[in-house]
Amino acid sequence: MSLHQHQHKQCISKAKIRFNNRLKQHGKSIGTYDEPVMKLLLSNHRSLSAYDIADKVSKAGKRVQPVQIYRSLEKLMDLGVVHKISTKNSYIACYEEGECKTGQFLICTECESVKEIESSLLKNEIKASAEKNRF
Amino acid sequence: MSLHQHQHKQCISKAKIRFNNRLKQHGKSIGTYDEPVMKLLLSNHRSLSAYDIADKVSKAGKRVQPVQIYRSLEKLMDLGVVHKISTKNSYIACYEEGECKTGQFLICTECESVKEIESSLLKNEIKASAEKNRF
DNA sequence: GAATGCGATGTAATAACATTACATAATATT
DNA sequence: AATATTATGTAATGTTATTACATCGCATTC
Repeated sequence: MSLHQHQHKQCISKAKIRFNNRLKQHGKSIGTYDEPVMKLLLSNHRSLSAYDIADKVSKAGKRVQPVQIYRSLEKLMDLGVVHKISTKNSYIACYEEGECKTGQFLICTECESVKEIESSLLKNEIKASAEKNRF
Repeated sequence: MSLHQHQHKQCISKAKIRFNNRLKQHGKSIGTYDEPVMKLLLSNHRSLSAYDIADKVSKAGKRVQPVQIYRSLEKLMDLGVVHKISTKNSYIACYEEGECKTGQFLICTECESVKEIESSLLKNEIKASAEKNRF
């Protein structure tokens, strides 16, 4: 059992609603793998590599090629419902309501559980620093 | 000319001193590629991939294999004089005096110039968030 | 309704990044 | 000198991501 366990069903249902809303907002059609990928990522709070996803989304006998997963991930990231965790070359569902521009994560070193953190304080500090350094 | 130009020679000489100090502190011997790699990374404020480094460190006719570079980079990162920028799969010299635990960077979208930022505010906020979420 | 264009998907190949495995060489320790 | 330890050389492979191009489905236009 995860240390960080919680009412995950609520999490999922909210995120699904957001997913559908975003699709509408962006006027994008849903692709063959978008739902399976999204659903898989929503199944817990851990991040998965594109190849992991490819394996799990594949049905017996027919492997979904990684490029399909990357295409889907790219769309989902554009929609803001998935993030990439660069340090792990892996992808994770976003459960936040807002725009999630900063993208900071806490990653448990024991159970690999990931929690996204959204802090205006962080955001402001980064912005301030950027200005100070004229970036 | 970089927008973020500055007195780079001072930068380099300080960083080199730090590099040598750290070697002593950690009781590590200097390897064949450590100096060339460090020097290359210190030559500007941009990040380089391990393969870029391999190319540039290689002499005509004999290519240094990537694994050698990775070995050197690992040591340099242990010493705290180089950081990895995961979002770019690349590596950059550290010019900070302290321990650089957080590792935040500003990366210019135009000139690729990188500035490391060290903010106790950021650090504290992340720590607070970790505690709040019981990580 | 055939021709055209366009976006989504299928398939294969390859590029880019990183690690493992093991041999050999150099250095230190006894 | 023999042995252990650490660094380096070399090859192969593993992992992550992208490119290229063919094909399919569907909407638009003529």
